[in-house]
Amino acid sequence: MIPGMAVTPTAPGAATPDDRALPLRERKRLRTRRTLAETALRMFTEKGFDATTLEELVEEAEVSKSTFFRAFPAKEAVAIEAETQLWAAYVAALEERELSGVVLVELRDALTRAAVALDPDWDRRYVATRRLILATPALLAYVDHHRTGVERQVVACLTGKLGLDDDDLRPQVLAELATTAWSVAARRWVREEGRAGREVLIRRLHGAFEAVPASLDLSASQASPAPSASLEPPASRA
Amino acid sequence: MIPGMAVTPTAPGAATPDDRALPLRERKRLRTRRTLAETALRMFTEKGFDATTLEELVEEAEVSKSTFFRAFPAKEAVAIEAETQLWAAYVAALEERELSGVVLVELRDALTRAAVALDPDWDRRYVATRRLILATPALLAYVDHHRTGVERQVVACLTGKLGLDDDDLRPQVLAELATTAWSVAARRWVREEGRAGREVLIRRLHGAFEAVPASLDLSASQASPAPSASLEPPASRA
DNA sequence: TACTCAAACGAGACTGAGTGTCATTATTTG
DNA sequence: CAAATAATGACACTCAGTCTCGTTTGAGTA
Repeated sequence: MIPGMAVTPTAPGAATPDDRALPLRERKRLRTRRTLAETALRMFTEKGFDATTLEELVEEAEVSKSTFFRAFPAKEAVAIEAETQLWAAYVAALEERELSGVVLVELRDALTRAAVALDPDWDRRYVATRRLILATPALLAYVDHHRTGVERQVVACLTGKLGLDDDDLRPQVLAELATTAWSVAARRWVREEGRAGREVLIRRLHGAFEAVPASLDLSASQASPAPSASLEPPASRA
Repeated sequence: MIPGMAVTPTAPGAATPDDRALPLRERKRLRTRRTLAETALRMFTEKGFDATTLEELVEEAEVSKSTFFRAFPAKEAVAIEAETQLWAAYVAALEERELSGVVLVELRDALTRAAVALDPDWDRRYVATRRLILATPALLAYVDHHRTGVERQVVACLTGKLGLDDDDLRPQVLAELATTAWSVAARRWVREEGRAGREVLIRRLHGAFEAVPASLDLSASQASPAPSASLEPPASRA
């Protein structure tokens, strides 16, 4: 590939850099995986997730059903590759670093690092994926489960690194706050078609994280007026 | 049908009061539902969820597959009836009351009211259900999704009642904190076979809610020493 | 280059969940 | 008691996901 012509020449998924370093087998594996994910995203978007059978998909991608299930555990999984990549990077970013200071900030930064490290094409795929998910109950269920799985990993990581008790609810709460902050930030970003660049997404993410502490103090009387994280709680924390 | 020989005395699952007020059709519907849930919980516990086919289940419960799917949307659903009942009661308890004061407290109280209102047999079924869930990946995924659905309803309810913006992350955060508090409280309770009564469960629940605000301040240095969090106040508790 | 071993692949049979149709039966209502 | 209505059971069908097995293909070695 000539470094100058960065854009994909419209071939179904085969137009990726394919890290030359890896053994040939691995490269093929990855290419098959990418082709499947790309084909799936296109077909599901065009025809709908339910209306597209697995058989149609594997025929279009020119692999067998067996191969599909060696690459993905379920039909749903191939549709949410972009999600999967993000959260895998998040968990990896968290695990590879030592913890110091406020944990919620650590989570925010791990998520930030994960987001900036994703390949340039990720933006487009993520937006399309989110759209698809919102229109497809089966995918909604699948991402719910996937998200919970990520949170479990984060909890395990935190519990381990901090030497906490298994019944401690704090890592659980923090893990959920982090994913929720992402959800809220990403929702608006996706709504704007991701026209705004990834920096905007990350800025929104940080904004969401800052708004989290104020959530606890939401009460019925002063409800709508205070959407920003301005006021500090009366007697909340030690 | 001889009117004299009333309802099956010791038939599997028919031994419930059957609110006399309801129209006959509704009573039958409910009885079928209960029978299915009870039979399912027993068979799944004995043979395993995956190893029990739907056909075996409906044969044992003496209904057709059609009837099953009119009562439950999926095989998974019949296994988690106890969960479903709890969360339905929770949402109902929240919706039927006006909000005043700190929302997190409102959620805690709605959950408390829901828990105390459940039928006496619920304890046993819930414990068995949780055990089954933990041993069954498919059910784990299903409850994850179910829980998220409940949170969505809570968010919608709060957003509506408080007149909040759709992008406000606060109701989302609060909804998740509530379900998390329950999860943590219930986990230990279930581990002890629910030998302790429901009051204990509720006391644990309140303890978990109280520990939530401190979660935000968890940091790497003062990590393990200060678990004012999950461990409930030793012996003395109001 | 040839040869071997292991891993990935394709083909196809098979299981079981979930859906749709329709005739039959049970409950409600007038 | 009769007509309208709703639930039921039987059955055929689709399709995701699993399993088996024979074939291909890349990796390591002589």
